[in-house]
Amino acid sequence: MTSSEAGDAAAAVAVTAVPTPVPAAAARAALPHDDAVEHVADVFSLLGDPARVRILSALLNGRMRVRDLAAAVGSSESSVSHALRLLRAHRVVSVHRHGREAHYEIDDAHVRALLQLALDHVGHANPLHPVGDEH
Amino acid sequence: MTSSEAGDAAAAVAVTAVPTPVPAAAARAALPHDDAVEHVADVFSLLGDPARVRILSALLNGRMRVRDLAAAVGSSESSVSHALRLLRAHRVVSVHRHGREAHYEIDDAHVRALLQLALDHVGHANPLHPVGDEH
DNA sequence: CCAATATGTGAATGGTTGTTCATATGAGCA
DNA sequence: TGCTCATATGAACAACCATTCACATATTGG
Repeated sequence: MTSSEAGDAAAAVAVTAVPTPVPAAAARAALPHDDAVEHVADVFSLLGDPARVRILSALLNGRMRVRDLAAAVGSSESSVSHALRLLRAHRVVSVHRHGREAHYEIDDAHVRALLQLALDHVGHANPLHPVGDEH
Repeated sequence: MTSSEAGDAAAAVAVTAVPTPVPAAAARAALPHDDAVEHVADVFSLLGDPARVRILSALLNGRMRVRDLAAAVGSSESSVSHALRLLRAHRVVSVHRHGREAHYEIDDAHVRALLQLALDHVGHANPLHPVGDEH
């Protein structure tokens, strides 16, 4: 029953269901607070780099050492270490030390959810327990 | 070296339930393809700017004119226009022309979902019909 | 047609960012 | 104790990016 487009032409300021542009004041009032905006953009920014997407995608399957992480994603160990430092500073990953090794894992459920949703959207072939391996 | 235990470790790649670091080869095989990674990072990158987050947050409530959008988010019209151009190039928003006005709206369900999920995570006060505290 | 309005765009710019190279720390091993 | 592996870090450099300013395009009203 959504075909009724007439009638509410006068009182259509409140709820938007018709092609009526939202006025500036209403949109401004509905905007998230600056803190929220800043934080959201910050998180998205962290996910906005292919190298970090690869690192976090690898970490979706479990904790990994820096060395293996670098080998898996095809970046230098230094580059990966820098990336992990950034992610750690933002509490996206956490590290557990075992001797001279450092095991990293994703420590932010929100980031994990966002990444998984995005990967789902593009139809990835990611998880470890999926269809039988090739060859 | 390192073949002392890494060799048979690959044979035990069945199910991960113990704090065993994921080996590099397994993680590499489970990585999304380069195209997917690039695209995902691209989308996140678009959402990684506070100005664009504000613009898209405003557009969550419905289509808007450039002018009102600028007023709502507190940026210059030129800046908003540049941002919309970028978002349009990536098919995130679409535009409908009405005379000299341009009505923009979100045209990417995936981006909308990602943004809404992120805003939910930070506890925004965004939607037009939100908290029932008022009435 | 002219003026005003609404939006689009190009160049310049100041700031940010990711990578590399070199080196440092620090734990295990012979 | 020295030596090597695993990771961390700092400086530097190039690439990218968002904003501003000035101007262009296009449409409506008088």
